[in-house]
Amino acid sequence: MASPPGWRSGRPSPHISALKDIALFKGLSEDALQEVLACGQTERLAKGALAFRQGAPAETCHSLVHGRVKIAQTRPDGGQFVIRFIGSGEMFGSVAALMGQPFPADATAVVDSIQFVWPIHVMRRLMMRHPDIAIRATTELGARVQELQSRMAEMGATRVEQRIARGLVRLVRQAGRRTEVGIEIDFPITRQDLAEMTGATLHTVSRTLAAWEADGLIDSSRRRITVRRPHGLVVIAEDLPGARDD
Amino acid sequence: MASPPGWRSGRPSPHISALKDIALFKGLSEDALQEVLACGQTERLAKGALAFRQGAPAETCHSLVHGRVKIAQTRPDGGQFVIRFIGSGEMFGSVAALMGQPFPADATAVVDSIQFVWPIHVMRRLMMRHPDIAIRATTELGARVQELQSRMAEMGATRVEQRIARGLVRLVRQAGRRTEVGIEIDFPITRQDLAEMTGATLHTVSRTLAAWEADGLIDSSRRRITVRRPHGLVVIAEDLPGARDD
DNA sequence: CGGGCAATTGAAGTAGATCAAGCCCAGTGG
DNA sequence: CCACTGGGCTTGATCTACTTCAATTGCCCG
Repeated sequence: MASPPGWRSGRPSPHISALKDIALFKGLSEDALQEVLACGQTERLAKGALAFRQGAPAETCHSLVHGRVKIAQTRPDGGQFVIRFIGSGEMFGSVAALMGQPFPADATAVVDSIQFVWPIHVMRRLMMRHPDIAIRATTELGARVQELQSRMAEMGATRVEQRIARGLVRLVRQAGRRTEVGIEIDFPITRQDLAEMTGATLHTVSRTLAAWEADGLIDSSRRRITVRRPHGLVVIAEDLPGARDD
Repeated sequence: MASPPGWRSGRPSPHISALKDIALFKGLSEDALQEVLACGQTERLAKGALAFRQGAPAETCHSLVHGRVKIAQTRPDGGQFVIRFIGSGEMFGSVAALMGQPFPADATAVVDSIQFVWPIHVMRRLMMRHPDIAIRATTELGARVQELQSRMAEMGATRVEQRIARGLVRLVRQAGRRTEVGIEIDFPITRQDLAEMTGATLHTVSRTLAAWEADGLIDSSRRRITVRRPHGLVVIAEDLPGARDD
């Protein structure tokens, strides 16, 4: 079961600094970091490439060094559901790996990306030796649980326009980039994606965005969304009483 | 910050065996169990009583010794959302406590219950000393994350009848009790509860259950549901092609 | 420059919410 | 013991937000 370096194709790791951005490894000793680094690989992910596929056995932990990755589940009825988008420094695929279960979703690069990949057993060994990593992991996972719970509560009850607004607000927080006119989602996203995040149809999303654009709330073009008045979006998302101008 | 035994009103703990049913403590030494036991309290929860209230600071971990507890969130718009039902041996409130955040939901006993409560710092100390507890915790949380993710994927896309079916199936697995005619949910549950689990209205749930009852799929009366043909329910839940008779 | 993916937009259909009564049954207390 | 009360449940009628179906347009990349 020993996995020597080179267990997977790809160039050796560039530098330890990439690992330091991962929350889970904050405050870890140089030695331990070196251990992860030595067992893992940096890999290029061309736009559209899959880091892993739904249903495949999960034997690896992944962390995004650069780029953007979409985690999406295919439902039995064939529909897709976008679980989340991964930004740099975030880990993905680790829950399944830790649980010894197959990946529950596809991970697709939406832009050219770079990921760092290492075998799960290194993670396990590390946790056994350094309790604070395991504890940090519980914190990370706890945050995920809470986020999912509140997201689920939303899903159940709110009307579609609100769900889309919330989805967009979440994207702005996670991947917003300041521009002259407002805040732009810093990666290409289709209306289809937005629909699959919120459980709406492509058509409804298109109409909704069009309406918001007419109101001057957002700018959008093919695969590009810029929020001009974030607060106005929040007003819709939270169903606040306020009038629809900032 | 030290919390001596007796930090909370209630009788002292009855026996160590109650703790052994908790997954998190499986395989823990007698000493460690004794430590938790010494710092905690067993408490009665009369039907309708709250174990904790949404928004209150979470300084305690809870585990249900006996009974049934409903975890429900009140949304800003006033609506309620039922996150889950707790059965005996399950922990609740621990994620918030571990994260140092307020409880995200109310915990209400739906029948007369007994809970075991202990301060969060004991949990923290235990994790620091026994990495395998922390690791077990990551496994528990990982399972929660996966369950929530798939539940969320459902919420987004399926039609209401399917969501209700899935909710019921989940309840059957978790709280089903064999009877002559089928499997009964072993605690009183209202249509309102079911509606708040699935994001439907009371009315739709009522109509749906009535239809299922007419089909001989279930029996129901006030606060009581018995599933006669679980498989038929699964067929609806998964939208399988099969005809609607077992 | 043309093929295909992304987006728009109209029209029609429908699942489920909402509104509105009324009923049934389990306690409660006189 | 019986009337009363109120929570849980049912059931009909209407309304509408969203989906579905069906074209059509426009943009970008090869």
